[in-house]
Amino acid sequence: MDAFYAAVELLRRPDLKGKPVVIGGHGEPGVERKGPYSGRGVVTTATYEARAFGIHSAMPLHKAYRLCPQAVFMPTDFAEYRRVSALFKQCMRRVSHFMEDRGIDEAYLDVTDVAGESEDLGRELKERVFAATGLTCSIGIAPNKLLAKMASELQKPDGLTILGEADVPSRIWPLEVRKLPGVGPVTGRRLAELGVQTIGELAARPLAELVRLFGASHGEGLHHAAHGRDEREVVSEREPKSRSRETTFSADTSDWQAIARTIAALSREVAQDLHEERVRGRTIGLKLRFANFDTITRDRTLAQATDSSETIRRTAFECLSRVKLAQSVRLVGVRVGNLQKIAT
DNA sequence: TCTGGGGTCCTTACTCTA
DNA sequence: TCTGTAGAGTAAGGACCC
Repeated sequence: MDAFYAAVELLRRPDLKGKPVVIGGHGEPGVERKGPYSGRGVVTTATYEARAFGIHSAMPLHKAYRLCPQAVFMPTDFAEYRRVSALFKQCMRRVSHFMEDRGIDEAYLDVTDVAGESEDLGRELKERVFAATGLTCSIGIAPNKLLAKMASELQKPDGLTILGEADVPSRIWPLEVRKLPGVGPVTGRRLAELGVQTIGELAARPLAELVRLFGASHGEGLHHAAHGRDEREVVSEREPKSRSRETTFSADTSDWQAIARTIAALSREVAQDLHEERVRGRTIGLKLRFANFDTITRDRTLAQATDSSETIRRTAFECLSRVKLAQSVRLVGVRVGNLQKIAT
């Protein structure tokens, strides 16, 4: 979906169309924020008009405000995004049941066995999504998931791009290596140090060299990806592995009571999520981020899976007791992993 | 000067057991 | 009894993605 959160907000505020709009942080759903942004949130989505000012996702909101004070700032409203997300995924499942959910605003569809020209399927799907949601999307059609995703990025917004293996040298190789899924800031920096700027330059490196530098798994992955090769299946059913809740304090705190209260509240929220999904977990984890952004985790695996907020809280406190609180705390999180379905 | 929240997967280290 | 080794499970951290 194109600039998904911002696009959803514009549906209920059509008067904002054409203006720079920045989504992020907490607040009353659907209500813009007046004045400078004082919270600790980051930008989740910005409209193309806001991006023209240099605003991009993951940027602190107050920095976005400095760059463009006249922008409209709206809080995130995940309940609403999830509702619209379900609508476009419904459209996709009508084309094929082999749909792999990849988060709130994208998904893969295996149309190998669907009759008809894929370009027609793509066009039809875009029309159906627009009819159901009023929103545009960008579709990539290719022989594997990696190329389909990259194809969908080639033309945005409202694009439809078909990419074959033969197009890789002309259309993929000139791109910056950071455009390759799986190459993040760290790998991107390391590749730059090796003089690799484009995907084509990465593809030209021998497999053995990449394996030596990045290890067998990552090295092979980079090599295959740079050549547009990807054997991963479209996975339509996936069991959750973990559930977590975390929160950043509005100001760093050393107040043990405040930290304890927050851990208790997060434990209740996670337990609630587990109940709703009818799962229990055996591994309880605590996450702490300190004022200097150092982040640590402590885990504890129980003999039996649990969904009890009391057990989760008690185990999280046990994890907390193993940490020396030498500086003030910025964030706490509670996680339950090792999930298993409750037998019915 | 700052850096959210919810996930997955991978690597490495360590411990226990056979 | 000592030493080596392999595998499973656990723990911690890190990279990456939406």
